[in-house]
Amino acid sequence: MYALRQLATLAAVADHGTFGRAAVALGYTQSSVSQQIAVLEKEAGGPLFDRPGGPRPVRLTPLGAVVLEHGRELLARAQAMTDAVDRFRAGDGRIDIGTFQTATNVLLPPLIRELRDAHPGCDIRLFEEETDVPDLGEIDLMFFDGPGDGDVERLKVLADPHVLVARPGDFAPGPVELKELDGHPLVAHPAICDQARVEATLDAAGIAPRFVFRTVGNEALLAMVRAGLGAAVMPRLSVTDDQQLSLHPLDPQLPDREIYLLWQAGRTHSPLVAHAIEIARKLAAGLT
Amino acid sequence: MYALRQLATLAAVADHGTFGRAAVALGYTQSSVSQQIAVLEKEAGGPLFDRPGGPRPVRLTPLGAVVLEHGRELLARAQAMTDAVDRFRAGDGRIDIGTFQTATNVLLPPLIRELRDAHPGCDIRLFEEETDVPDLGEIDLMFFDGPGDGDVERLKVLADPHVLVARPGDFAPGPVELKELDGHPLVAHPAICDQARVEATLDAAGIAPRFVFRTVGNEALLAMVRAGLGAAVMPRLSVTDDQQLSLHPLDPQLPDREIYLLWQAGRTHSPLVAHAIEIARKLAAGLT
DNA sequence: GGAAACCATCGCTTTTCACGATTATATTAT
DNA sequence: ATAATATAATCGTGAAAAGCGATGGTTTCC
Repeated sequence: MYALRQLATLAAVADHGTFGRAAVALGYTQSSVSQQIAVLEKEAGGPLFDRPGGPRPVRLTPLGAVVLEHGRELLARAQAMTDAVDRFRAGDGRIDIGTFQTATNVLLPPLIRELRDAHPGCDIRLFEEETDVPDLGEIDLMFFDGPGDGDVERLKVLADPHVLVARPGDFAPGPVELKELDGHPLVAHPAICDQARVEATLDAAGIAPRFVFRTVGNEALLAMVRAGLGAAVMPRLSVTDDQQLSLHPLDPQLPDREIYLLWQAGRTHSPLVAHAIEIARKLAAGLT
Repeated sequence: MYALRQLATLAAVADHGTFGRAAVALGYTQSSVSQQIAVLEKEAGGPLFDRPGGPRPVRLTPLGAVVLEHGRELLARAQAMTDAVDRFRAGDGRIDIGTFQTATNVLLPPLIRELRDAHPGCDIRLFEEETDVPDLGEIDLMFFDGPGDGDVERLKVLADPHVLVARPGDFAPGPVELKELDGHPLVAHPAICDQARVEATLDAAGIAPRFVFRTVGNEALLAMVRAGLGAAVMPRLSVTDDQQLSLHPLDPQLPDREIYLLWQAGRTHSPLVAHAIEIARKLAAGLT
């Protein structure tokens, strides 16, 4: 197996013309250069330089030219490698973030903004999936509306209170008691993630609303409310305010929808990911 | 400077999942693999693998992925290099040959034929130059109509006798005495190379033909002879025979035009060049 | 013929490499 | 809980390689 150090010496000899000058350029002694070339020649199976003797410069043999050509290529790749490592350590590189609607709209913009400012060369990829089980397999960070489970570290980023969304006039202004929802027509998300927890809480309180429509889109739900299909219990940040809608706190309050940032425990992060977590931590502090 | 051996170990660990299995695959011990990875990690400035501990496989860190990606590239290039060296030693590669008209027509075809048969992958480049001074700077072998000079090794390939070319009837059939050419109109090559030697010989014998036309092309000269412009003294192999031409030996004979194969002395040859010289040697033996 | 500019080689020291044995750690089975 | 198991890290030792300085041998130039 060729050694890069020896190939660098070969290139230096080819550049400088003599073993001695190459040695000076590289900080070796002439004898070391002589031995390094000897090793290469043994490995290549023939002389790489013709040594005319006397004060004349050595000259590449055809075999030497072959080895040198490939050697330079190798050295360039090696340099590219150290450059890539340096860039990586400086924070460039890639970060993959899993996210979902509310996180995308509320949390990601300031996070990505700050991350890009600090690392202009970085490559941020977003993966938006509606899922009940967080999958951190190939993803660095993931926003999730729950603490997740398994071998995961977490950061609670946001606690989003649930509100009742209705048409103005359907309820008296101000808080609405939970039990008023018993039998009331509601539109809602499919019963996964946060919605599943909401319904479990209502169920535990013996309250059974009448779910008249389910869909995944926030805007679609709000449109249904405006159309009078029913009210909706939604996290505050999922609601884009509107004069055709009135928002009511619930009494008693439902548990907040908690948004966490999750990452696989025990995994070494790139500087980019580490920085993203720091930013998220700062962001979370500002939001609570 | 990264070492290829360690990068190969890195790749093996990534492939096999654990240090121990990589060690088995490469014929190292586990501790050696551990140390090699440690060296790489020191060089890269951070861990390349997460070690979950226990019987679980190690896992590349993002930094490790960067190093591995470039490392594999390097290893592939190194393999390409050893392959190239092997091909070279097997006789592939390039050979540059300097030549000229007669050599191209007479000597090169069998030479190249045999060379290509032996080394189908080789790259033969011809450089056709009319020159008085052989320049072997960047050329492996050179045909030249003289022994050359300087730091050169040579092989006499061919001795080509000079003949007088005239229109039938201009001279009596059979040998022509040199002195008959004194004052006779001749067409000839420019007075370089072999032609210079021919004229020097005539001059030494006190014979001064009348040169009525000079040009470099053999066919052009013969056409002039046919047209009755004059006779020509040419090497036999430069003449393509013809019923409109009659060839006469000269009396006394002029020194043969000698064609040599030249190469720079003390230069290590590629197997291809060495083989070409061998073939030429055999060829020369068959031609004399 | 001597000086100068080369490369090769030798003996020695330092560094690196590899190994085996041991230790530490985390999972899995009991 | 405890033992068994599978893993990586570490330590000490011996071997190999690398590097250095000195020396010797060539060739060219003056």
